Amino acid sequence: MLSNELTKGTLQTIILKLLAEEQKMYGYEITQHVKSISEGKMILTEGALYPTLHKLEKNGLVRTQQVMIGKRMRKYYSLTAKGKKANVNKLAEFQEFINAMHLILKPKTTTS
Amino acid sequence: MLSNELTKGTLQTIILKLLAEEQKMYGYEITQHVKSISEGKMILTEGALYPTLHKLEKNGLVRTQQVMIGKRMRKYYSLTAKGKKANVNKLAEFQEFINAMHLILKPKTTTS
DNA sequence: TTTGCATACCTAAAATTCTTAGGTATATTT
DNA sequence: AAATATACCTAAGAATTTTAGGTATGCAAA
Repeated sequence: MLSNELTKGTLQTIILKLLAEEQKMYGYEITQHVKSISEGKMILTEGALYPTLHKLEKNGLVRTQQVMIGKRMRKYYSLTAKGKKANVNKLAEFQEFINAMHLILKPKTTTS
Repeated sequence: MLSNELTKGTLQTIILKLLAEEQKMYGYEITQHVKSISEGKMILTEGALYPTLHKLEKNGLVRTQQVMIGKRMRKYYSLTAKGKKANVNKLAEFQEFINAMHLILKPKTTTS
C-alpha cells in the first residue's frame, strides 16, 4: 500500500479525473474505485476525501445531488464546466510534474 | 515553473538521489542543480530545503562537512549508509507511486 | 438474533510539509 | 556604488493529510 507522503497533492487531480470519466460518483464509491483500479496500492482516507470534496464544491468545481437509497443518503458529485477545465489543467500539470521528476531522478550515467 | 502542490513529499527523494549521484553537495548547489536539470521547471525554495536537510541529518541519513571558501562557509552534505538505503527505498516508492497514478489517471477507453 | 463487517456520511485535533517573508553576510558583476 | 549572486539560516502561516473518532443503515454469518 502506498501510504507515503508522495500522494500529497494528488487528491484533487484524482477526484476530478474520476468524475470526468464516470460522470457522477459518491464519496465512498470514489474510495473503493481508487483502491480497486490501483490494485490496492492507493488508499484514499475519508478524513482527506470528504473535506476535499467539500472544498471542490465550495470552489465551484463540482456540484452535488443527494439521493436516498432506502433510508441511507448518497451524495453524488459531478463536474461543473469549471471543474472540467480544472481537470484538463490538473492532468497537464501532473504530466509536467512527472516529466520534471523524470529529469531529476533518472540515472546520470545512462549507457542504455 | 512547477510551483504546484504536487511536489510536496518529493523533496527528500530528490535530495537523497542527488547526493547518491554527486557524492557531496551543499544546499545552495542543490537548488541550482535541480533548477538546471529540470530546465527551470522545478524550483526548490530555501525555506523548504534547509529544514529538510537538517531533518535528514538529525535522522542520520546524511552527514555534514563544513568548509570555508574564503570567508564564507559551505556546508557539504553526503549520504550515510542509512541514507543510501533510504535513497534506494525512496526511488522504489516513487516508482510505485507513478505506477499507481498511471493506473488511476490513464484514460478508461484506450483505443490505442 | 446478535455480532460483525460493509456501506455511507461526517468532523476535529494534530502532524507534516511547504510557502512566504524575512535576516545576515561575502563575492562578483554592472 | 549598486545590484545581483552566492550561501547560510529561521519563523509564522497556509495547506493538506493522518489519526481518531462519531453516527447510522444494510446484510451476512455464527
